[in-house]
Amino acid sequence: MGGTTPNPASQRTEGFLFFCPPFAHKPTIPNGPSERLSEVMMSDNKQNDQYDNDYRLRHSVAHVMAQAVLDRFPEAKIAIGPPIKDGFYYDFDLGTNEDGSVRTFTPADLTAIEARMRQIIAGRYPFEKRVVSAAEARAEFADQPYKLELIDGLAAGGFDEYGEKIADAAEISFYKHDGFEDLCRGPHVEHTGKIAPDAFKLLHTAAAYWRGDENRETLQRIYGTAWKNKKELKAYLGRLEAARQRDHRKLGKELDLFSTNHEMIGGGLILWHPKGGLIRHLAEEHAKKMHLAGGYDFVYTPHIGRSVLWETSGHLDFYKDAMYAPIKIEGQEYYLKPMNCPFHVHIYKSRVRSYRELPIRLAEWGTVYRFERSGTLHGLTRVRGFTQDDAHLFCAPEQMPAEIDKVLHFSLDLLRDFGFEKFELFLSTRPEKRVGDEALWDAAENALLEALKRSGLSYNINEGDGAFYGPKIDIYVTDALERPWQLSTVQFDFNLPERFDLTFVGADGHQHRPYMIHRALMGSMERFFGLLIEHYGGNFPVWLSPMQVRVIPITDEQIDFAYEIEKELRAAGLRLEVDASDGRMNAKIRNAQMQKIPYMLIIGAREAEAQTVNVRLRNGNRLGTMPVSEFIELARKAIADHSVI
RNA sequence: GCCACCCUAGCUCAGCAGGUAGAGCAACGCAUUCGUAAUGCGUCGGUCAUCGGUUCGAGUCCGAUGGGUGGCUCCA
Repeated sequence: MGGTTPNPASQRTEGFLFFCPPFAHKPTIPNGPSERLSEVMMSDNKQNDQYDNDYRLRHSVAHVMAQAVLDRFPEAKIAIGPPIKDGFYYDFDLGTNEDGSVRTFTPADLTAIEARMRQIIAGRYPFEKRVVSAAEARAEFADQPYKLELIDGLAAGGFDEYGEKIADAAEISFYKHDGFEDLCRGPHVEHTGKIAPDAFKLLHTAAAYWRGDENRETLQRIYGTAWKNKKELKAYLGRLEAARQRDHRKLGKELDLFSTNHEMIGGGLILWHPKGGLIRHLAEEHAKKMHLAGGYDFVYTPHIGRSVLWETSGHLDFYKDAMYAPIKIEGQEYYLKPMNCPFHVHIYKSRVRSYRELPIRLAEWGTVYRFERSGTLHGLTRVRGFTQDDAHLFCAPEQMPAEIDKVLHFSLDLLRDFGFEKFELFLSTRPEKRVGDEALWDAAENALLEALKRSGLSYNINEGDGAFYGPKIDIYVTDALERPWQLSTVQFDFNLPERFDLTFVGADGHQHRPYMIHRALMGSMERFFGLLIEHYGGNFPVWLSPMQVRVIPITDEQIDFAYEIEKELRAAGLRLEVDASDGRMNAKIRNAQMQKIPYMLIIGAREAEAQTVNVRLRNGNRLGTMPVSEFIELARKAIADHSVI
């Protein structure tokens, strides 16, 4: 999966651009070929052969699949069928059944379609391109309404329906193989025989809206994956399985970390169990220490606020759909907070501010609630109630570059402390619709860009992808399975200081408007926890492991010694427990290992005699026998280093 | 919310063609005291998600509801 990057544009769909850290961004887990080919790949890596080959292959398989579908469902209307990361899909309108219900694919259909595809592949039919006029194209697809709509879009001048120019696609072309011809930009493989019959697989079906618009027709989508050869397909399916094995929902249950209860509590609301709670506590403790050292002040704000607050902030104008209905108290309406910023703004506003006290950095582990459609909820990563490591920076304009620098480094340092090494940064610049004058945008974009350059890390620029209230930098981390997760966001805000009329008194004695920056680094604690679980596969680094050591006496004879060790280790600050059950040693080891406890201290007669412990790691390695003091040193070092073992 | 699939003991799952519920693990009890991933035996535990329908009879078939899982703005 090298060279892939998430597409920050997908954030647009989240509906949380309004002063919002990207808590809700779904991890692009390779559990389906649903990830789009990133814009970076599309634009920058055109010469990349691997990319090009994958594109041709998957696009070609999509055509073959469409043909197979039409063979089985001659009445089907075909929509679009692009290659995507790791695979492809194709959307179809199968019409309705006799009873008027929407016709859909069954698992049996998929099997039959796959079989038919192999026949087509065996035919070694060449893919032939021809360029046609719009009129010809319309005649050709007279009974394909979706294609006609696409042709209309192309005929309008090579622009798509968003008014964006389609790259090198002024002409209308068809690609034909065997009896199937599709409106298509290409390119394709030379002939269907180039597709390895044992290296593709139809994975699942889904409903999708025509052009992603839920007001338009519902289409039936088939997702598939396709690779150069069987080996690569197997490797891909293996990656899917590996991802399933470390799914945070599975591990959350197995390790007793958290749960949800839709019936009694509600979807997207997380119950942190003691072990998960401890991990969160440790993570927060560490981050909070860093914040204090980094010049942040902690504040606490309420969960609800009067409607006038949200009217002033603009949330009720721009964000109401994601907010819970108001609570009426004494004739006043109060809203559950979807963000912390208006409260922090009011702390700033609570008295006159002088340039001498800037920058002011207000931080809060603020719990917010946002409405998410039920179908989009997912474990810890897509929830309705979550806690952000939120902060708002208020500074004088001339302080801004240094603040951006600082917050960027702060974020990277923090994330490195949690074991993340690979980052990708994205700068999103001014969109068409925006507030704030051009000078502000110039200064802010420039400050962000300069900070990115100084960071020495690679970054991408998404022109026009900023929020209407300011540009931003997003940081993605790459986890152990090379999957990108959007975590940190640093966002300029030209809007709230205006709306709340924020000021400070400058050295000149006059009132000035401060700059305001929103930032969340871990994003939401829930989502971050989900990432930690998956990144480590439950094998948390020692400093974060809820249980660090399990002492395993081989027989009852060693239990007293085990408790002596427990006392000593506890005094040294380690979290541990003695397994004094009457199971056999092998069973005790197995239990400890399944709980992913980093250290097992096996003590039998020999160890008790010599006052030593025999150290086994959760990965099966044995460190041998050592005095307790030596083990304590070893464990302390692992904790201080934040190492995994 | 939309589409598909799924919902059987705390967990993971059997239950293939409708005849009235099973296993392993966990928990609990008893025995066992054992050198690096499961000691043995026993006990407890389920109105088969809920409601309705078909049937002499429904975990099994049909429908509705609730919940879960995978997808749902990738542009020909």
